[in-house]
Formats: sequence, structure tokens, C-alpha cells
Amino acid sequence: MIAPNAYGALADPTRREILHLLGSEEMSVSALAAHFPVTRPAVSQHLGVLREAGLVDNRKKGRTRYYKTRQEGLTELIDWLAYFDVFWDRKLNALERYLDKR
Amino acid sequence: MIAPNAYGALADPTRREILHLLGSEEMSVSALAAHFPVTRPAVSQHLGVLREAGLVDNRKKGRTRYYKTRQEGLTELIDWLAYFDVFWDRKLNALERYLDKR
DNA sequence: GCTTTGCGTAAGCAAACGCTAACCTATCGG
DNA sequence: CCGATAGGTTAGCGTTTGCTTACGCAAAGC
Repeated sequence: MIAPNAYGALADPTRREILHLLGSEEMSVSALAAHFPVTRPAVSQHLGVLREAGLVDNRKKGRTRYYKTRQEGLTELIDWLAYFDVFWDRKLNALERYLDKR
Repeated sequence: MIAPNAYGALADPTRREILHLLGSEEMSVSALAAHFPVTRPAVSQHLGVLREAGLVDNRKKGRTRYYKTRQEGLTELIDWLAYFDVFWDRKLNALERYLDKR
């Protein structure tokens, strides 16, 4: 599945925070909505945007629907950034820090 | 200078293409506008958004204003993506290919 | 000087966005 | 069954966005 508009999905701060929350663990819509000042339908709509962008996935368990980040969707963004030279500088620096922590 | 909203700046496809054009070389506003179906003022407004986001810079030479990408601004996006595991997978793969070429 | 060129800015408008309130279906528990 | 719960959907709203047209101003060119 291709991601039509992964960039626009990141434009909203709530959606970015949702992605980070779902990055660490699977979460239900209600549990997700508890983290934000907006109503549950608003979060549901954000999840719809993220799903169409290919950035999240979900599975249904009973009446609860669990969402999680769909990491393949993020590769588009990473590939886009790879065009810029700065990518390599940051990459090597960050990689160094990353490897130091293991 | 901090970048208040680098994410939203990427939401528009015209702005993304502008960034790539400016990544390879410095360009004037008119030269930039020639690449797009929209008018020059529209491009000028896009450049204003990119400038406020810290993604482009410009210098004035006579009556011409040359824009170029401001690579430091992209670091926010890279840092954001670095939270996800897929970032490191892509990074390590790309680094491998990169090193193989030397 | 006067005209042209390069660019920014302002006004106005249609479309898209983010939100809430209200409603719907589906599932669980009694 | 029946009521409560989980979550998607819709209508309507104010706001923001992206665009054009029109204007203003500084730098060149004549």
C-alpha cells in the first residue's frame, strides 16, 4: 500500500504525538484520547488521517480497536530527507551516539 | 533560531519541491516560480512559510533575492524521525551502501 | 529624469482543516 | 433481552490555507 500524503499527516501536533505514543505500545482509541484535550471523535478522525497516510495500522479485538504505528509508512519521510546532505552529517553523528549506548 | 513549524511547511507539495530545487543550487524567486504552475506571488508566499520554518535562507544581490535550503532546519525533522526504530534500520542500510562505495 | 524588472505584501475568495455534538452500529455484561 | 461501553460517521461551525489580482517599492537600464 502506498502512502498518498504522509507529509500532511505530520502537520498536526496531535497526530505527531499519537505516532509517538503508538510507537512504544499498542493502544485503544479511548486510551489514546485520554492523552489529549480533544474529544474521542477528534482522535478517531486523526487516526483516520494517519491510517490513510499509511502511518498506522489497527486490529480489532472484541469491541476494542488497537492501533500501532506502521513503520513502513515512515520510510517515505526518511527517504525524502535523504536527499539533503545534512542527512549524512546528522546520521553519522546520531549513529555514533546510538552505538555508544549499547 | 528555532523552527516553530517545520512539519507544516512540508505539508504542501510545492514547498517540498522548492526545497529540493534549492538543495542543489541557489535560485531567485522568479527562476523558482518558472518551475511551477502557480504565480510568482504564490511562490513568494511559500518561501515565506519555509523561511519562518527555518528551512530556507536568502541573500539579496541587487534587486534579486537568492534562496537556498537552510540545512539546520531539517535537523528537527530528522531528530523527530529518530524516535522510530525504522529510522535506524534505514539508516544502517543506507550507511552500509554508502560505505561500500568507497 | 522615466521605464522596466525583481520581489514582497495586502485583500479577497474558495477549499481544506480541526473540532464538537449528535447519531449509528457492534460488542460485552447482567 | 437490556443497558452500558468502544468506536466510527455525519453535519455544521469557525479557522486556516493556498491562490489570484492588485499594489508598492527598490534596483537597473535607458
